[in-house]
Amino acid sequence: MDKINIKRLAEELNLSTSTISRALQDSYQIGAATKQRVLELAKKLNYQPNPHASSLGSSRSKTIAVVIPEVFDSYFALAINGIEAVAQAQGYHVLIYLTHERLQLEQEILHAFRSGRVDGVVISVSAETTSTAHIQALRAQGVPVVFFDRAADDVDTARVTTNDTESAYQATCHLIERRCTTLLLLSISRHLSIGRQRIAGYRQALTEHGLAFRDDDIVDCGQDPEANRELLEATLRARPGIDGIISTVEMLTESTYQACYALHRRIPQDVKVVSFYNSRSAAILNPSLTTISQPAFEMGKTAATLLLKALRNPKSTLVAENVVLPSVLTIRNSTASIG
Amino acid sequence: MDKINIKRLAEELNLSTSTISRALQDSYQIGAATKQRVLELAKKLNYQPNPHASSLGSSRSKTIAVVIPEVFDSYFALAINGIEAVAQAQGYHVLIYLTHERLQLEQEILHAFRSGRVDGVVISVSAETTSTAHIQALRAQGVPVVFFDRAADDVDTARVTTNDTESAYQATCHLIERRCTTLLLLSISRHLSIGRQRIAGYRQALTEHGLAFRDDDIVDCGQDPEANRELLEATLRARPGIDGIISTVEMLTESTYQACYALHRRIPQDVKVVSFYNSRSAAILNPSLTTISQPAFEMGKTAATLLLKALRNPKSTLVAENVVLPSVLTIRNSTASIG
DNA sequence: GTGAAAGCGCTAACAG
DNA sequence: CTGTTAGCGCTTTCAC
Repeated sequence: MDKINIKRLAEELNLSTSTISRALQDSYQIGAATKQRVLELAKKLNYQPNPHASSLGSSRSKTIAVVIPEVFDSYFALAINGIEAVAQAQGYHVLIYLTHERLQLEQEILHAFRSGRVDGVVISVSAETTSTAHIQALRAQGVPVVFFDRAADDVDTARVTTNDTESAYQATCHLIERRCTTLLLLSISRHLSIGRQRIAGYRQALTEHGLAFRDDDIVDCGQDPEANRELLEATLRARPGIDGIISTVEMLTESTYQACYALHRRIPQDVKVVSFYNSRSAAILNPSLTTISQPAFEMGKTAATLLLKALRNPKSTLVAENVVLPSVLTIRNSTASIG
Repeated sequence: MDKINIKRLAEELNLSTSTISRALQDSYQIGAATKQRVLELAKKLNYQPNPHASSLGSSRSKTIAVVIPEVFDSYFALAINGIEAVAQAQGYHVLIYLTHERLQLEQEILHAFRSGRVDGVVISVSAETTSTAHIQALRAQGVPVVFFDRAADDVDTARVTTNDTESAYQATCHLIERRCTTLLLLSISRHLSIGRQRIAGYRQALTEHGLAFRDDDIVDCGQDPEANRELLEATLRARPGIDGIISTVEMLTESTYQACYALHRRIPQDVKVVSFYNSRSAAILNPSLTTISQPAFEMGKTAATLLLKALRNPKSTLVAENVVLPSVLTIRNSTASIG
């Protein structure tokens, strides 16, 4: 029992390899009867086409890449599910790359994609990504790119985001309505579009309500939960007047709660907290957390769908198009009114 | 500026393509000077090797597959990080496949691997996986497989697990010490090795403490959080005597808490809860959760390391070998003594 | 409707 | 140390 390949099938059926190839691809040029025979034999012999050979021949890999900063956050975990779902349904394979929030790694990864390893890329850029030459270059090589969640403004391609400005605005308004007057915004990327938008929404809400926007109300957090907790503790200690916190990243929730616990700042009595948060655990936190939850799964699904559609029509340009899926503000106890 | 490939480099340098190929692979056969020239030109021309061609030629794809049930759980998210970290470091690529806990999908996915798409597989089997012919068959084709977390007993290959029996035993003992007498164990896979082990540990603890093991103290949960919550509510309502719950899956924690909330069963006063749980949010739950946390990242890392090592030595057999990394029981308020 | 044949770009004996 | 020469298995014009 030697290797069974297209040639073997051809011999067995007294057909040429090209006919087999076409039959397997369900080409219209092949007679139904022939197709039938080919498919049957293939099934019987347990034929598995060699993907590398077919990628080489066709210059299409049937593979897409997902480039994300991390998978700790439940946002990205959920998004992967969405992406994988549509890819699997359409016969595509999914390669995962983590940038660990580092621009250099992101550049290297995308640079390697110039080789044709993948047909397209779905990406959420790293917190460090300011320059976008690496993304532009990839697109220039004909590799379509779709952003999801964290997009780079200066790249004209499809992006799937949520209504970041508006959500941050709503969250801020909500806190203000609950009588907060000194609001901290926790950010991990001031320069990223998404970070700026959330800041913008926050700022707009403050302004509309006659509150001052202070630059040092924006806290620049990093990747390390411990360090972030310390930073927050220090900030809260230094500024006892703070009575509201908006966390723009799921990961910062734990540090925020821990900092409040440590300083005996009661949530929501002393400080109210709202966070961008996608895990189901929001409802069982202490206290239950008021969240802005993003449609993570849907966003992944949509991004992959856009990409695969572009891959189907070689001419489809995948131009600047922004699909905005709404996030949902769910009010829970972390922002409850006092009495 | 046409396509730059190995042939182009060869012409440019007046060398043969094989020399270029070897130089790029840093073969010992090539003179340092030549290597230098090749690498320089490659860099200058921005040469990117075609991975499909090289996979085809060498029958090695430099790609491994990660097959997991889902990515909702933070366990798998963390494990992916570990796997990706070592793969990236060693120049491997990572394909992700989700089985959605379905055996059939798992079979199809593994079946497709017979094509040589991947050099090896790291897998955590689905909850439905009873028969393992698909895994055996893949191994028979020479594709090494490493299990992590959820292994199939009857496949003789490397596996990376945690001390499931012992952890469940510890958790159960802990509850018994805190004066629980009627303990529920929430499971999602009674027949999976991992499920059985956790049950065994639970059972052993009960027995050693003179408590009866009742088969209907094992609650078989499914994938849907809502349904699980209802099931738990029904169970708790039907059996008011229950004073301890051991959840063997992170995902079940929320349902457990919600069920207790709904029935006004106070945790830990009325019911104590301990869960296998890997997210940092354990400490900020209401009440904070006593957890058994698995070294998820390390487990992923170890599994990938074993696999890649096997890929390096073609002869290395990757025999039945069980690397057991210990889980940690962290006691928090969900199992606090009353008074 | 089917076949012949020329690659796709790289690897890997085998020579020397 | 470098070159020659077959492929790897499939796709895809171009013929018939």
